[in-house]
Amino acid sequence: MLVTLVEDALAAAVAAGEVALAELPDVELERPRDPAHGDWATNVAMVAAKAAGTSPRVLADVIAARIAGHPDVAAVEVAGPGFINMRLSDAALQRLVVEVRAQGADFGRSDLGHGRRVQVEFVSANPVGPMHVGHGRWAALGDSMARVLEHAGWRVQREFYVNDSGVQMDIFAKSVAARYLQHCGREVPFEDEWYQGTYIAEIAEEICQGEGAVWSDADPAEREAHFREKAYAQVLEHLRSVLHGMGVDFDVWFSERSLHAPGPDGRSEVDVAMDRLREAGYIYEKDGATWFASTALPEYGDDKDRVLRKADGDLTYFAADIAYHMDKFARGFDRVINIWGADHHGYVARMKAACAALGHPGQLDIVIGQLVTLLRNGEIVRMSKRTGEMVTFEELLDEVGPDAARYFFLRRGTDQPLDFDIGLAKEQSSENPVYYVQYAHARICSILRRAAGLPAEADVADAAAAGTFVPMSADLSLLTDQAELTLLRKLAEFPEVVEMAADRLAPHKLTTYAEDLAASFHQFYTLCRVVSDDAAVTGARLALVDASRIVLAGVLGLLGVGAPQRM
RNA sequence: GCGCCCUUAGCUCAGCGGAUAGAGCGUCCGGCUACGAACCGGGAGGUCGCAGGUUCGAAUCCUGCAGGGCGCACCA
Repeated sequence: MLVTLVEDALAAAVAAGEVALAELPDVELERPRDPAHGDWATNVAMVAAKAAGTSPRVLADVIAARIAGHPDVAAVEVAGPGFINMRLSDAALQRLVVEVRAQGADFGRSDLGHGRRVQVEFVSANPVGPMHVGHGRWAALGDSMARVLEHAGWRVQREFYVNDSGVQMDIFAKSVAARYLQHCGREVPFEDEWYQGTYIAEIAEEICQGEGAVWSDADPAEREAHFREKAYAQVLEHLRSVLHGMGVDFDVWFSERSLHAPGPDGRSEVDVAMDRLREAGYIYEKDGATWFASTALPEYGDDKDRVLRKADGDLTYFAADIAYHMDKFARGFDRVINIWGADHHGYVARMKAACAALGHPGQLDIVIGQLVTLLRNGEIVRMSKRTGEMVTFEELLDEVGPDAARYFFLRRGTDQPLDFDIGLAKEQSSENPVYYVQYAHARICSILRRAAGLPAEADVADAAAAGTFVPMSADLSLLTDQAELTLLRKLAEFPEVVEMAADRLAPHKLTTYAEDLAASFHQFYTLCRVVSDDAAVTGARLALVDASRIVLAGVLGLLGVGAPQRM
């Protein structure tokens, strides 16, 4: 609204002949870092001064003169090299309380996505063992990203790609079968390259308990096949339950095998995908292998062509991946987002090139998350699924809890490597920023409970939704204290923060905001007595407190972190 | 050797074209006879890795260099 206000002012000045401009520039507003510079500032005058044949300051004065006097604007001033600084009127800020409380959990929603469909694929850990700590980061990131995109008007699907075919499944099966035989008292060798983790033996033991030793004399191939499926199902269920335990649930668990399975016409999706690429002219044969001409799409930057079918006739993982992405787009998504660890960044170029070759240029976004280094008391914990020396994500969740884990993972940008010190996370759990934010929410609920005379175990959110306390009719013009206005300004930022987080696929913007908002609330609380003898002021402040509760719960919800009403 | 990412306070990190660069932790000094002190206020602490360039203006964009992480298979 302020944007159009500035645009109109400039247009009016041009129409009145005060400014000579053939073309009106785009007006952009920004929030000055220094609050002394107002709530909003625009640099149009500096941008357009040259074209207008005047100085930035003069142009700024002309525009400012036409903005002054608008009811939502309390002050306009020209500053520095030609910034136009605007301060919102108290009335404009106070209105926000009504808006937030009327919209409730919908406050901050936008239509950025226009209802388009987006798929977010993340975690996709191999179903041959427990997740490592990095998977926890992708889980938190992907789920929060999905929540943010939903809030920004996208229709989102969460997907987990299950790599349930290929060599690692064979090794997995052999490993479990061998442990099973050992458990049954047989002397069998255990190869170095098999999975060494103790969980393998645990799975074997569990199968033994369920089915006894009947498989110990079975045909080795049959035994392996049986154990592969049995153990695979168990691991997959385990992954699902650990993820569910941190509030991450997938809509689709997509099996890689389905890509290789022949369809009604006898052809698999991989076959079909390769046909599509061949028809489009991106496939050739060389040295007995089948290649994808990745370098024929130089705009994606892959430096060499890629083998899809090896000389020995086997398909590469990349071939399955292409079929997988073809399948995604066939399911009607306008946009597909993959979250990959930095150790896979070398695949980005070829995957994007392949999607373009399939006829979906620019519809694939790949978010590369830098890796998590796990430390224990300052010492690096090496993680290897093969040797089994690892701290699993599940163990981490048990130690620090889902809220702190999620918050910690989301607190920094995805292109920032993350050091996670288990000892520190445990020790500092009471000073973890997540508690700072949650405490603000609990404190709010406590105030509201007390003001409304609700029992300690009452659900404040439900009571507020039912409208049984904190009437909407408060006289908000009484909110004039600096701390109150600062808190109002912070509440007003929420929709912008959501949009930016969605636009940049950067949920960590929300943690920064959540801490700012909590700080503004705590300051307000310290300086302004909420429940007092003055009924009118009490009413206005309770309304502000309730609006703060809604927004705080909103950010925490987008982060997937709980908003406790008491701690 | 090539490619991607990173380098901001003692530590961990925000800021990603704007005006005096911020937060948390740590450190020093203060604040509960009222709604939750898991809180609040204040101090100390920075040539934004280095060098050029682009422009009204650069921590932010471009180039080069240095340091660190991760990749560079007819592996999965």
